[in-house]
Amino acid sequence: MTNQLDSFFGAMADPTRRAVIERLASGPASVSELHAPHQMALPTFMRHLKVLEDTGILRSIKKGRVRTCHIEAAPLIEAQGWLAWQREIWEGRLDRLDALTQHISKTEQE
Amino acid sequence: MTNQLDSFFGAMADPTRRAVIERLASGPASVSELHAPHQMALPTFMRHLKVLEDTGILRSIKKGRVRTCHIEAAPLIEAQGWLAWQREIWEGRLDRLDALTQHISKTEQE
DNA sequence: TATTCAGTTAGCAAAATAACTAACTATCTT
DNA sequence: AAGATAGTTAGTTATTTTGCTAACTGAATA
Repeated sequence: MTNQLDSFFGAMADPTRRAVIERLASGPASVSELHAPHQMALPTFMRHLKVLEDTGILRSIKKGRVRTCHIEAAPLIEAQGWLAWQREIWEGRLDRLDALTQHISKTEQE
Repeated sequence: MTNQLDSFFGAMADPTRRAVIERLASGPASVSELHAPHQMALPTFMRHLKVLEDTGILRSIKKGRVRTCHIEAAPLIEAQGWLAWQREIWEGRLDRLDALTQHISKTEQE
């Protein structure tokens, strides 16, 4: 029951990690480049990268002493699909407000 | 810098809470109805509902002793928008693989 | 070869999360 | 009025997460 969505949404719940994704969306970057705009210590930052990498959102290759990171879009697409699906169901319910009203009045009569 | 996206993604990182959203997408329900399919103790479950309500994804009205819950779509739409935006930027990069290669060879020459 | 640079490992501490039980309130139903 | 129902509050515990510093490895440069 522990979906891939768990780790994806968990990864995206942190502003530092979202900032990394936003940066990587426009192209690959090294660990130092990614770290530069952030206040935190490098090991702390690396941990965020590890979280992203563990969920499969981020991939990296080390060449010499430089590790270059880039996005893997698949998990992002999956999550977007889940949200779109929920929204479709919800928006498909033209009678959703009526349903709410009916539900309440039904429980009243119980 | 702590966005509304933080709490939204955080809320969605838990399978119980996603299940609640999936259930509510097809119409409002009482706390007991929502709790029924889940193993956990009711107070534990209530806490999950509170997380959803605090992020604004879930709304509820209490009538008599019954609390009826329903979805508020706005945060869901916002998150979907963020993902779509990231994806657009990423997919807009037709040269993304080249960019990666270039980045690597550039750092090699340093 | 000595130094600097890029990243990594190890270990620690504070805070947030997620679960439980027990006991309680308010509202129906009989 | 007594009992059942729906939800709530309080308090405890274990685990995970997020941050730090110090010390280290390996690669490039002077």
